[in-house]
Amino acid sequence: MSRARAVRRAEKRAGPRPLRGDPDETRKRLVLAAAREIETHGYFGTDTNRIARAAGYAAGTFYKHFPDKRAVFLAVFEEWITREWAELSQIAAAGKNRQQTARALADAVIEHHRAWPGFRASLRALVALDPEVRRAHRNWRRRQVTLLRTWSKRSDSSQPLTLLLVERIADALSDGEAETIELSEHAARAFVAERILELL
Amino acid sequence: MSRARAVRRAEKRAGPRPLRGDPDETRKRLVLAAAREIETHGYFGTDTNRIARAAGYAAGTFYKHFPDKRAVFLAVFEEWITREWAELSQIAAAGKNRQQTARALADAVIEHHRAWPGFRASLRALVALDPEVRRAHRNWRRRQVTLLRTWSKRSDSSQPLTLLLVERIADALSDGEAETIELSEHAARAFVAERILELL
Amino acid sequence: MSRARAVRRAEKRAGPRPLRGDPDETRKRLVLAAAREIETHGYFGTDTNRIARAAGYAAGTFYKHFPDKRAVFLAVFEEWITREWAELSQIAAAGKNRQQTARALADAVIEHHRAWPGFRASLRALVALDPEVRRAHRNWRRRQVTLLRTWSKRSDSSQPLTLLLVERIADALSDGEAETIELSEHAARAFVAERILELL
Amino acid sequence: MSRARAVRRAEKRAGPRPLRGDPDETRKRLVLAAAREIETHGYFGTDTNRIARAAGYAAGTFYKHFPDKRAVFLAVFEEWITREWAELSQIAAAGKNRQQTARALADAVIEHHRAWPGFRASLRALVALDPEVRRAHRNWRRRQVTLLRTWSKRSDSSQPLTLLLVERIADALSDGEAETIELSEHAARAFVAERILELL
DNA sequence: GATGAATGAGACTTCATTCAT
DNA sequence: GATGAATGAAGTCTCATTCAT
Repeated sequence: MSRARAVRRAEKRAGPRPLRGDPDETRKRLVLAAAREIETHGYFGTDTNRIARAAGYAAGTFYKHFPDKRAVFLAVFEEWITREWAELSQIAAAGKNRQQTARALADAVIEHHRAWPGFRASLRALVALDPEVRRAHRNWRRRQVTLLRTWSKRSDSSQPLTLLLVERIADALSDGEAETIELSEHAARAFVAERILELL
Repeated sequence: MSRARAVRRAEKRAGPRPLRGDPDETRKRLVLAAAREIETHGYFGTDTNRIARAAGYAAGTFYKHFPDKRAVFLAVFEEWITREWAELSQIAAAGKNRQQTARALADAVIEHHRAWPGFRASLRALVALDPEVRRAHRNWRRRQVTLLRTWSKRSDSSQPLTLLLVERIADALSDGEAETIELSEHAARAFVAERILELL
Repeated sequence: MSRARAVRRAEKRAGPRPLRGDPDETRKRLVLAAAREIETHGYFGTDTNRIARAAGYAAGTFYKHFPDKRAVFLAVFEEWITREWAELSQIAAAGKNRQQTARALADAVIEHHRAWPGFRASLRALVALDPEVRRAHRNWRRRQVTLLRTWSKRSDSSQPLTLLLVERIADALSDGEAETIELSEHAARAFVAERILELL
Repeated sequence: MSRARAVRRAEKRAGPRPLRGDPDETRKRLVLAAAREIETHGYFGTDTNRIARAAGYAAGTFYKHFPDKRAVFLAVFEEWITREWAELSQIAAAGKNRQQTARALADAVIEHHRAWPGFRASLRALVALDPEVRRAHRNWRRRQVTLLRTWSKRSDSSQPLTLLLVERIADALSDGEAETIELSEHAARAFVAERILELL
């Protein structure tokens, strides 16, 4: 059994030497490759072998860094949303007037979604389908609520509502749904900015 | 093992035989079974064999009535959304005052989503993942926009925006996301009713 | 995702028509093919695809009849041991004198093991490695003890001891270990027959 | 994740460093770790990386000392069986009366098996599955036969038979099979002692 | 002498779909 | 119209082993 396999393996011994290096670097490359693959082909449209290959590694390497396919997705999500909120926090802290800040935040959110429509679609799908992804997503929701509280003292329902609404509109703009229902870019942006303004 | 199988067969024979001969009846049973299966196990959690079996038919029968798995899903969607909008139209036409009508519409939408959280999750996933489902969904969006125009003359961005927002909140209420972000049932319903009121 | 796959599938539509028929027949063929594959290549030396192919079916057919690879193995075991004990019971009931019966039983056991050395080796391995297989094996042990009790009234430790010893010697004869330790065929058979004689 | 990894690393650094420089010492540690791992998780339940880690070394170190996984197993086997027979020889040479000696030998064999049921199970599996292990096992069988000849002049089939039978019963006691077939500890020990007595 | 990141073949399994009866 | 046994492509994941440092 292990016989035949060992023999076949030995025969193939030859080929280009492996990429070696810092595991953190490898992990980053895998996450990046996964983000690109998911963005282009969707979560269910790629497989872990392809992600590894796209990052320049062999299939098995993937599993040295992630327990399963879902785990890279979560890493991509983590990375994506962390970057988004870092940017938003920075804008919020920049000290422009409320009007300008709201507009800048709206633009940032929309751009961030627009750049990754494929990833966003997969995220929506997985939040609906996968309990683990849903859990991670909900955890971020809680963090977002907490963060929003640092922006203003308002503790009515505005903050959580805005969270959902702004994201919904940003997704609609980025995947063409807005266009379908004749919701203009302008009106959508105005709505988003207005909702955000209320929070500041 | 073949014994166990024989037993299972016998049990099935004991159950109510599906009507033979009326294709519409068969189709209806399949759609109903699919709706239940999808609601309980999700679109990717069932398979066409199981749907057929749940409806009381053999695997092959499914494909006499639907070209593929996606097709039943679309039929379930069609059924679900048709029922929803029939109900909404009825409420809108009932001639109560605007306030009451808005409240009734909000309640209806929310109940309709709440009764099918599993189906809604699958729908969101498939709209994100499957071009065909997305197309069907977009077609309904257009019809919804048209319908809304019959409710009021307003032709600003309110109508399409409301379409997205109301649905988003109804989904958040039905799948527990609202709770996660501490968005109260009351505030959510108020928001939905208010948005709808603007349309009337 | 299902897109690309569906397309690729459609392109291949062509080829020899499938074997159809009685599922019990199919199951039997699969068990037979599995027995042969395991005998020749060992349990870990084959895979379910190969077993299916060897039986004349496609890979997926295997899983219509067995939940996993272990399950065919258990079916083969069941079949093998049932046949063995049916034969032994028949000999025991044949009514020859004790001497002759013991000899015939010894011969039957030894032949039965000798015909399937590869299967026996896999069985020993799996009983050691796999809790499920061990469980099934132990259940048979209990049945064997019960059966032996119907042969004679003796209820000392002879019966269980003999069960183990006879099998051990039969295995040693069939896989060459007896030869290694210079245990002659003759002596081995004599020992087995003698132990069995005590039970009658 | 890279954080967790860093923590794990730090923990390891805190542990006792393996000696560097003495290859024999390293080898011994690896064999010992392998014995423990195999006993606990089975041969197929561990991997060489884990064995190395358990011994306090990196994955690659393993292959500086053993050509492959099977090789450590063989080393563990060698170690185990050498110790067993050293002990038996010592008892045999101790010069007690035959009765007492037989009893002591039986106890020693049974204890030796009982202490390593997991290893014994793996050994049985590998003797069945792996030609190389089978070869090594057979070599020991020959040595055992030779050794037994030094204990008594008898050169009939008793010696090789006893070798197989005693071991079989010891294994049945150690892995619970004896209990399953209602073979009492007492009867089993008596049988073993009696067979051994004949050899002295 | 030791490290440890990387390899890569392939086993196991699923399920949407077909078609002979 | 219904049956249901059969299909088969393809994705997920494992682990013994290597080799540049």
